[in-house]
Amino acid sequence: MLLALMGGKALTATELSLEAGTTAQTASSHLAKLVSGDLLLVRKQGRHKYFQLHNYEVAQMLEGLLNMSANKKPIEVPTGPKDPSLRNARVCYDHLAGKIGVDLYSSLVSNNYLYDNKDTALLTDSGKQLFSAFGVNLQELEQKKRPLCKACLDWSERKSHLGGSLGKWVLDEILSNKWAEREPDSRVLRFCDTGLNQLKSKYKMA
Amino acid sequence: MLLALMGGKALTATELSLEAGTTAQTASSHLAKLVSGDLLLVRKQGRHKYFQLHNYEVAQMLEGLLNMSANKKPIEVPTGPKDPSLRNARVCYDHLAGKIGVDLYSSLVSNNYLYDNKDTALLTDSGKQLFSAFGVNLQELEQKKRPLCKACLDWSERKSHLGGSLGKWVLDEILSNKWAEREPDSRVLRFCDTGLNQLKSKYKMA
DNA sequence: CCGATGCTTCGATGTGCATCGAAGCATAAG
DNA sequence: CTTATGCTTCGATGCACATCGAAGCATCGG
Repeated sequence: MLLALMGGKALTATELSLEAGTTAQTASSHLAKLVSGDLLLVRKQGRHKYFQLHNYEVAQMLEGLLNMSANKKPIEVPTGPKDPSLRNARVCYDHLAGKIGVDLYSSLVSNNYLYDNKDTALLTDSGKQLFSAFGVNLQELEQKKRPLCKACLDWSERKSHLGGSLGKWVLDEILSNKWAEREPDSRVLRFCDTGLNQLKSKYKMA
Repeated sequence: MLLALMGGKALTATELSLEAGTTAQTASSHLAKLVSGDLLLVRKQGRHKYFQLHNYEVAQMLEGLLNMSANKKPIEVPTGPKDPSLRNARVCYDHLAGKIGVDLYSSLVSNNYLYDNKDTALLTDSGKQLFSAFGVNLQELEQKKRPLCKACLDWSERKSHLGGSLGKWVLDEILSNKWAEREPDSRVLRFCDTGLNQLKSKYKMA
């Protein structure tokens, strides 16, 4: 299971139990031990529990163990839907998900606009400046019950994308600018070329 | 036991069993497994068996594991005699042992005069040049049954010092030059200051 | 509200494995 | 030679722990 998590993705308990070739009960007890031993951390999302390696040290330790053992390759676990367009960009409730959403999130983090702490996400000072300059009324959003930023675990990518009221604002902007449009009866978001470029330049995505 | 071996010293099975707090039998079975799993390697020396970590990868792997565990410090196992002069320099059969012997050996290796392969030691080409220039008749020594060079595990330091006929030659030279003299009824070698300096400069010891 | 899904807790079962006593073998020391 | 030391093999014992069925709880979807 740890091997499967070496891919960097967060996986559910059931996925991990299948990977390990055991029942869900067995996997559950092992995962509980791994969590209590601070090797893994959990993100509970609805009825799912997503597990991921606790930090870089754990990965490093496993790396060392893998070096010793015979089969050296980490395992790639296929996740999410097969439909490529659904994997690429889609709506998660009211915010952007899929590969593009994850890319956006990691850009915000690497450009120091967003502080990522696994479960939570916080706007940095320069992040607040950025979105204020975009015309976002941060004070108004912060007064609501709903958190401004949320690290939401992406279904297909298994990494964080941006949720919360700010995530909603981003998606609203994408739709109102016609950078992308929703497919009817589907969660798929279809970006047009110019729209995608606009998004990328606006958020300094690689 | 692995933790105890992280100090870099080679330890005997009994020492390791004491360290682990088990009987000799238990330790023996564990050590056999560790050896067959290529985590450790053994050097049999008389009735003793000296164990040490197999290579750098193992140490790295353990390092990673230690990072995770609570007590982070490798253990120092006291070895050999308490008498400081005995630890510093002594005779091992007919060659130099103790701290100075180990230092000499590692100098030869780091200056590329000697090729160290854990159990065995071989003179490199430049090593052959060096000792030939010192007046050693290598061809004569190589014809004897006894190996020219031997990596002999040091009792107190638990690292290699130089044995074999070349090791004997080195000690003979030390004694004939009066760089050191043997204490009566003891294996202690007592170097004089100038003698030690001569030795160090001759073999480019740090 | 109901069924389905995801996960956990409880309890029982079996086995793998560490542990050690006793005996055996090799080497060293006297 | 004999005795002591270091290590291993064999065999018996017992515990720890993985495993899974069954039941329970929470969440989702209709």
